[in-house]
Amino acid sequence: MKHVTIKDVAKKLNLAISTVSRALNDKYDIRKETRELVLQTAQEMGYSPNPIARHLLKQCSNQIGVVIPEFINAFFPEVIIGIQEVVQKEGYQILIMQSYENAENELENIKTLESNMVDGLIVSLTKETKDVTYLKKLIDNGFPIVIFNRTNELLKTSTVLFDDYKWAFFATEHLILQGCKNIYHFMGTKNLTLSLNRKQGFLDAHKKYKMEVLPSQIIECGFMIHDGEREMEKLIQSKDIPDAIFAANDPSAIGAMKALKRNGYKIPEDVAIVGFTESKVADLIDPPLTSVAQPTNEIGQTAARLLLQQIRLKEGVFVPQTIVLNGALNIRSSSLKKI
Amino acid sequence: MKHVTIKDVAKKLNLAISTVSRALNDKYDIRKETRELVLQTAQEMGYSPNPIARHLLKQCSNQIGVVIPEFINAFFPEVIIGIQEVVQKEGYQILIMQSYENAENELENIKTLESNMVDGLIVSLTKETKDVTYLKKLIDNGFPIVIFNRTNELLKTSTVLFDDYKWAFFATEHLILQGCKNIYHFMGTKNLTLSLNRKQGFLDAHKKYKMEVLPSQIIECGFMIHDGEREMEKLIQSKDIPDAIFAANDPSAIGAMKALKRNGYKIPEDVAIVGFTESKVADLIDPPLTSVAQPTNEIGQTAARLLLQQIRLKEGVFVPQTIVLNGALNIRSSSLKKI
DNA sequence: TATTTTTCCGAAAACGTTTCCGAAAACGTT
DNA sequence: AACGTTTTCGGAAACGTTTTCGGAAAAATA
Repeated sequence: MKHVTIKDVAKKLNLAISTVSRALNDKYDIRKETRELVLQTAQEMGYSPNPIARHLLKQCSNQIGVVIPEFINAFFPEVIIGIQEVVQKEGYQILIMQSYENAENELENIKTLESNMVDGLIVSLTKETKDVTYLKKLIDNGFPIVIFNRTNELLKTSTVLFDDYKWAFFATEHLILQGCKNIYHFMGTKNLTLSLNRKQGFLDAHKKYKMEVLPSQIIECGFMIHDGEREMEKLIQSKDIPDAIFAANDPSAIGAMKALKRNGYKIPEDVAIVGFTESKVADLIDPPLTSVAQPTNEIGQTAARLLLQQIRLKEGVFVPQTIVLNGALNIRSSSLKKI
Repeated sequence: MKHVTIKDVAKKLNLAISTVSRALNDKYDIRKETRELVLQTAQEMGYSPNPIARHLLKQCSNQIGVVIPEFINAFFPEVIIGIQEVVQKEGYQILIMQSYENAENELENIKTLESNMVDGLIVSLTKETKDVTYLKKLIDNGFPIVIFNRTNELLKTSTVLFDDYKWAFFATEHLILQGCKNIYHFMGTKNLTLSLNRKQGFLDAHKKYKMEVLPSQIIECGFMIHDGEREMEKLIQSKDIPDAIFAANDPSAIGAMKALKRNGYKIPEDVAIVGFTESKVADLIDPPLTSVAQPTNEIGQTAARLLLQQIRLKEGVFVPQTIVLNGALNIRSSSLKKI
């Protein structure tokens, strides 16, 4: 199990360590024959370089850290696939840490990864994160960080976003055009920009059609199935039934559907439903869920590319970029009032 | 951004590096007052130890590698959550690599992680993996490795398994007791032990009820939605419609359901369906899918515990353990012929 | 032949730790 | 006072690389 080191190879060939290193790294200053010799014996002895030693010397780790709030909904795993596709090709590895939607864990994770000398971070904030001073400090110090989807206005760094406003607008408009008069919005937690944007889209769509929105139509909800289920159950108990729901994401929409079906309401006849952040499930459930599709894979790839770009330019001037990706509204039967 | 090192602290206090190190590590050989002093100034200067340097010296990285075939179905992410819950508490981090169900990638990933000095590996094999000599060599050399679910008989190391045979038997028996006479099995790829075990359960359940199984009743299928969809579509085209299907996992069952519904067949009236490896979706789709639930989180936790145990005992005698976890058959309407 | 240039290689430093070894000082015992 | 023991600290090696520097030998030039 003992690892063969460059030293072992050198000793075997009666060469200096530096010579072996040069041979392996294909540097100048080396005679062709010795290089061949070294390469061959290294191969035979099963030598493989020790990345840790190299990291120590180069002061970087060829690893990038990914900090995400959770791993349960399909969204983040899909983004990670995208990240990995880009990053792995370039010889980087990713360290993934979950924050479990908890701001303390998040801070802890970021610090751990930083002290582990990751070359950069890709982060999506917890729904509870309010204090971003540490992240801000890192960014101000020039540490490469890319944030996707869940961000905070204070963080001036490269960001990959989705046009939440636009697609929330379209989704709401779709419900209005279906003839819905009393649409409720299950919104995400308030301190995420995306929640505010989606709400604004909801509001502005109503404004376009001169429809008033009462405060009671907007319900702060979480992002999990049980959150949507809980809020819908509350509405049902208080006999306060809308004719449509625009949920901030698919799991909460699905939760609402579960509660409605359990209580004998028909979808979409009694209540039409539209979700957000298309998940694989949307197409499979009963009835199939109309939802805004986010390009999860592309989000990951873009974030990864931005990060690598930033890591590589090193001492140059860094200009934070914000890339807004496009989506689609997949209309299915959960929102089609008239067939 | 420059990291504060132990050297900086030493210089500031006019102490030797070794003294500072001792203070920080709370070793003997140090006077109380100097220790306090060092600790305080280190804190003030924002010192944090450099893990990379420590890894180089200690010849281990406090990281464990996780190699999984894919990330798309919910199963593996859920297992990873379990792994992380255990591992993170003990100060370890995980490096996750996907093999994309490709044996070459898998080997590459394992080598990368190994040369990266991970302290151990948690692996679930690709469905294509046939040659396990490299893994075997690692295991024989005493490198800590735990395998879960997808294994290979040649690998003598700690393993976390699910009793595939037993639950496939129960699942099939359930269909037989529903009165199904012509049950097809969408089995997983042949070189995975779990596929063979599930098939055997299927066969033995038939044997118990003195029912014959024709070779045509067993169809080799993949693990993804589109695999099940494709195979079912083939059956429909050739008018070869069973009265029930026992699929090797949920996604392939769901694929079969999609194809059946598209072609106007009723579930469970025309074809009853049972899946395997309960996913969140099972409860949400139409009709809700009867499925064998695997304790994904527990699988991950157990694997992690076994690995940490093996890592820690170091030079002691290592006895590979195989832990078989229990599951449950969640019966839902997709398999209930008579209501 | 003498001088310069080029080619090739070894020595050593560096990255940031930990730890072994030994030295100095403090202390206690005869 | 002489000696042994303990406490406290500094020096240096080690982990495995890469890279700079310098020097010897070979080759090219004068």
